[in-house]
Amino acid sequence: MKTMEMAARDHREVSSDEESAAAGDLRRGPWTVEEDLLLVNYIAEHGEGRWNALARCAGLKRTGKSCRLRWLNYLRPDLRRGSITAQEQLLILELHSRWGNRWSKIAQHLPGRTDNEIKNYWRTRVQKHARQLNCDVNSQQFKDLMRYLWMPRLLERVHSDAKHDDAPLPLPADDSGAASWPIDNAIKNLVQGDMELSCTTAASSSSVSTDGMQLQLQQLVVSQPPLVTAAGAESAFPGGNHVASYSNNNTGSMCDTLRQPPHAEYPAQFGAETCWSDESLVPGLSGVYADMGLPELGETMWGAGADDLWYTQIMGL
DNA sequence: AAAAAGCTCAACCGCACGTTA
DNA sequence: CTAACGTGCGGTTGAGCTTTT
Repeated sequence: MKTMEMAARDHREVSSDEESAAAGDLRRGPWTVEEDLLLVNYIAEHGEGRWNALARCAGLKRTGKSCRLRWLNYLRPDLRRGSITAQEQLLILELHSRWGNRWSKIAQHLPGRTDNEIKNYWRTRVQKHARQLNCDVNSQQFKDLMRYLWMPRLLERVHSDAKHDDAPLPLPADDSGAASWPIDNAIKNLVQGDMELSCTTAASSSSVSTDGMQLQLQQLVVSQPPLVTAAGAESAFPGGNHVASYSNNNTGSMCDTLRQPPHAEYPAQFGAETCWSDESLVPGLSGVYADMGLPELGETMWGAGADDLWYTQIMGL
């Protein structure tokens, strides 16, 4: 095994990316199957890291940077494929509200997802919606929109998926043979405030039932103090009173932080009546949206379809 | 059917930071 | 201390695909 010093010496023997690029002896653009094989085989034999030396030794006419990116974002065997699930969307929204554009940090809590993937998701889906709503994606208005309506709505989607035995993530067995869910544990860590614990570590902790997951997701949303007062949320988004009606069907506990009494006038489109009494509590958000005359959940939270119609209706666009 | 517009995502770029000689 | 270099991160681009007109 080479020492750090030897590794550093190796590094110095390799010309910089810029020099090589200037010399015109490096490939750029999409990777070929042959290049992928070279990279995968080399890493399987020698491990990853020291990317410039790796590129040279593997016979790849690529920069070390390019090799690293290709491996981390595409070739790594533990990558998850497919669209971002409701749970993952929920986590992304929550973590982004805490950390902003810290994509790599956010990605650490979504096993199998890359920072690039999450960044692309945010830019193409979330920012698109912000643009359509004519507000800045970093504005308080948009953050309130996410926290008070879109996140509870995603929660409902997660609930719906679980009901249909449609858990989109695999349930790898832990040492005890019980199924555990990395995302589930990541959420648990978040709820417990252990933000730095990696998902890899979390995945080996005790398993959590689907009901438990539901509770944790709900706690994830309600455990955070509101970013603004109820009045602020309502001014940002007049439907907040309806979201506040959400109850935890499994445990009977209420989402207290979302049940702030209204102290702002609601636009006429939502009527003068508000629903703050316990009698108005409904089992899930579908009922709430039904009360509002809104469409059922769309195929995806951010995809085209019912949800677009949903927020367009709400925003009076 | 064809052109235009919109969308997705792999890949690149530039910068900051850490390490080493 | 400083220059050189590798690594990692966030921002950006553009080719290819899909949808709309």
